[in-house]
Amino acid sequence: MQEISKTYDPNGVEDKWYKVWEEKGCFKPVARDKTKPPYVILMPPPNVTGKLHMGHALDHTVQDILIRFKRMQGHETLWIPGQDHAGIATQAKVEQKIFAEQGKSKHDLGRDKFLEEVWAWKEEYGGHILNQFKKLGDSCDWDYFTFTMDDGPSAAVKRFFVDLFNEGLIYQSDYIINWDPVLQSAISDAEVEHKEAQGKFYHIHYRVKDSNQVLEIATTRPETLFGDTAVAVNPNDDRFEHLIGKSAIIPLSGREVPIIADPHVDMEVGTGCLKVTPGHDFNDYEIGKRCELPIINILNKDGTLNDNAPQVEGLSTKEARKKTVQLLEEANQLVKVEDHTHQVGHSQRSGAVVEPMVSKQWFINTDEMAKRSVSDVETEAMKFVPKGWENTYFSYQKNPRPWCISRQLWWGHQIPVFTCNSCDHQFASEEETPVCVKCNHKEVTQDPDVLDTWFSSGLFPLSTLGWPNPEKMKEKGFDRFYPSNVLVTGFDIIFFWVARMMMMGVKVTDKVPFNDTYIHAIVRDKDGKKMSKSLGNVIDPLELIKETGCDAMRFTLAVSSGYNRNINLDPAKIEGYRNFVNKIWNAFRFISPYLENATDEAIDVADLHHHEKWILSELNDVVKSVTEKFDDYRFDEACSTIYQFVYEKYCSWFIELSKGVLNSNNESLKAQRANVLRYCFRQIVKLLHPVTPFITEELWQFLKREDEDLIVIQEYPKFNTEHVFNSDVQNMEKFIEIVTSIRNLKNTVNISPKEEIEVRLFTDDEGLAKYFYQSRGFLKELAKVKAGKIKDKSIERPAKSVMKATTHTEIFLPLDGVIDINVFVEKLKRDKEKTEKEFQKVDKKLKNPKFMENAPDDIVEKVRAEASEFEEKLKSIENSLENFQ
RNA sequence: GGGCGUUUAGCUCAGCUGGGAGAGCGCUACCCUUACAAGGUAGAUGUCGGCGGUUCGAUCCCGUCAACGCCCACCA
Repeated sequence: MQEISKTYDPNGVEDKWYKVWEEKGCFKPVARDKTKPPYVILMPPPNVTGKLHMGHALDHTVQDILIRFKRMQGHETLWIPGQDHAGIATQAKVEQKIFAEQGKSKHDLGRDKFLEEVWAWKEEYGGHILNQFKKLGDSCDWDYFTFTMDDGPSAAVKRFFVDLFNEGLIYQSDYIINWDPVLQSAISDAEVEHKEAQGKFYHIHYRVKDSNQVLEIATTRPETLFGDTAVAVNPNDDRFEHLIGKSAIIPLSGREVPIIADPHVDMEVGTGCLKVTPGHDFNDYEIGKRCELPIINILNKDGTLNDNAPQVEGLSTKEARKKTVQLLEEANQLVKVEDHTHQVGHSQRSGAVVEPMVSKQWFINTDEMAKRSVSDVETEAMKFVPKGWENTYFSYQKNPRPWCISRQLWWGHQIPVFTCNSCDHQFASEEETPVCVKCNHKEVTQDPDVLDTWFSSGLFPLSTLGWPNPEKMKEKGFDRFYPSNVLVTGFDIIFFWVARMMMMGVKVTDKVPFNDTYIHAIVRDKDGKKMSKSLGNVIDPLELIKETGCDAMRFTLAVSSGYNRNINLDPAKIEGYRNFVNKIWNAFRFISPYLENATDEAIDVADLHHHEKWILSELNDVVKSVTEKFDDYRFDEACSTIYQFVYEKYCSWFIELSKGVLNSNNESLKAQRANVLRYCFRQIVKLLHPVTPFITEELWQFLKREDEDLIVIQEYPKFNTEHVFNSDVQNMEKFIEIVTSIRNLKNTVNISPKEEIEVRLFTDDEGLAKYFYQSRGFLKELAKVKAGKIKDKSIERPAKSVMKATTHTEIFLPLDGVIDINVFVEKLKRDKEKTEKEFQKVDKKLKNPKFMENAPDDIVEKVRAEASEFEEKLKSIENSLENFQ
């Protein structure tokens, strides 16, 4: 056997195994256990502009754990990777590039040429993030890889659009939308971020026509007065009642507008008078609709003022605001200016201040789909984990608004709506160059706009499996793999993506697209701050992998993932788990020389040593628990269960206890011990594989039998009913307690741990006495004692000795050679005090008749047992103290 | 303004249906003991945010207050 290095070096190992797995087709859907249903996950497709960050690392670790776990359990598993064209983000990036390199705008190039550039860019850079995913160990089936602009998804987009268009659920309408003046496109409500801004409240005088009266109106956007088409007051406001029905004159423009009453107006806010600008304010638009007010658009597409605002035409809104205020002041119609903080909508994509604008756009009426998407969650056809997140989902889906799906961009799925050049008929078609369905005219013009990116990603669960092409669906196994089992993602796209997939998936198939949605935490820095370039606190997963290995990173992320919302990632923590990975490596280094002849995994339960029974029993519990925890998405508990077992049970006790056996001359005992060590280690490595795939595959090569293949496709450990040994576990717990107590005693009185001293055990439990007697050799070895004398409690106790009392047992170290008695006496006194307190606490319960009356029997019994234990312990301590008086 | 979440050891967090407070890291002491110093052994540390209630019994349930965080809605 080759030399094994002292520390585990992940470099080289990781890439090597990933390549082997991929080449051998380990990630392909294969059912090794035909009785089990397939297990499918759809990967949230990263943006084509994306770069791997810790969020991906977490998201993918979770998905890969589930996929590897289910694969090992024998399920036919499929993890589908994909990529999103990310309309706005990508277009912006390429626009910047072309401008930097060629000094040209997209308009200079024209639509076709520009799109060629985008495709070229996608080919060059689009794959970067996917290669980075391989570094994470993602065991997805790359043959299923789908890009949202591929032919498949494009066909899905067209089919869905045309069907809904023909049902009348997709319609074109003038409506007030959020306009991004930088991107010069509509954006959806959800793409608007509200940020607090320092603004001003401008109080302006509006004259009332044919009267000396003026109305004082407060606004934060005085430049919009050019778009005013009414002044509104509350119908119950006595102050202005007499003015309703009259006209007001807009300052600067001189236009006359009606003074109307509308309940939206809050009498308490501002002056109680509202200027109504239906073209550029969401609420005003609603008022405008109710009162049939005209709409005046005062903005150009780039956000500058148009000729409806002649005095400020061509200026940006910011400049126009300044100029308007100046003009009002000159006209003596500006009353006062106040400071005012308010929320201003910004475009999530460009950062520009969003301008509400009325514009002709395409919408989907989602009312019915949203209702169904709510009931599907209420009936748990789709379950959120943790459950609390369904509130976020409901908050959107219970108040659906029309989804604006058109974007004034070039990069994306062009809207499949055509207008006949001859008869003006408008129709939707899946064909690229349809003829007019009404008059058969060959020349038709396609709507130039493209669809919202989420339109195609919302269809991804369908399109990645071939829908709507029947042949492709068969080829990709649509019937077997739809719906998928779980969607793993962050909370930020519950509405953007989860809700859309739910609506679209159910609309097409009448089935939810996935059964669970596991919402994982957000990765932050160790102080809980968001990782950002400007704060300089970003941890780059690729660098982290290079420094500490992928397995350590994955373990850290997994052990931090349960039902929590945040993960505060501390480098010290990662280092700790790196050490754990190394610990496993070294455990193997120790056992490996003994394994050469331990080729057989069969273990005859009847012949087992009690230590072997103990470790097998503990391992069995771990297997059971870990399996359950993975199924519950409790990666934190699953991982720490394995961690505790490997560290505390297997390494600290079982390996330590085995050293003597392995160095002895008893060949049959040695062989059996090697078998058990090997068996357990094989189980450990399998248990860990979903979390730490690389090191486990590397170690597996030394552990596998000749007829066994890679660990990726080995069977996951299962609970073994033959490996339940409760009494051996209880005895071992006692043994550990005694050894620890002896070490503790030595430590307390400053006896070197190495120094072998005499020890006497007293117990009133016959079974324990027997067990200790059998274990005296191990006691000697692990506690470093000379002789272990075991006696009945009733007889002879050493007069002068240090003592520690545990349940049913007293341990004495005779005093000869002991250095510091006072320290020990102090400790005894502290023990006494503590034990007294504990005793009083339970004793009080027992003396409380109400407790005795109301508490369930098993609790009372437990408390009674505790009380007698404390009492016994107390007596021992007091006895011992007396010896020193 | 509406909603949600958090508050437990120095730090980061676990604690399932109420029944004697836990882990990791850090810290202290002693150890280079032949798998591992990325190690070993032992140890210390908590009015479980405040107040009130329900209960025989509350970290857990209810009410209330406080601090922090997030989301949504209002650009008058």
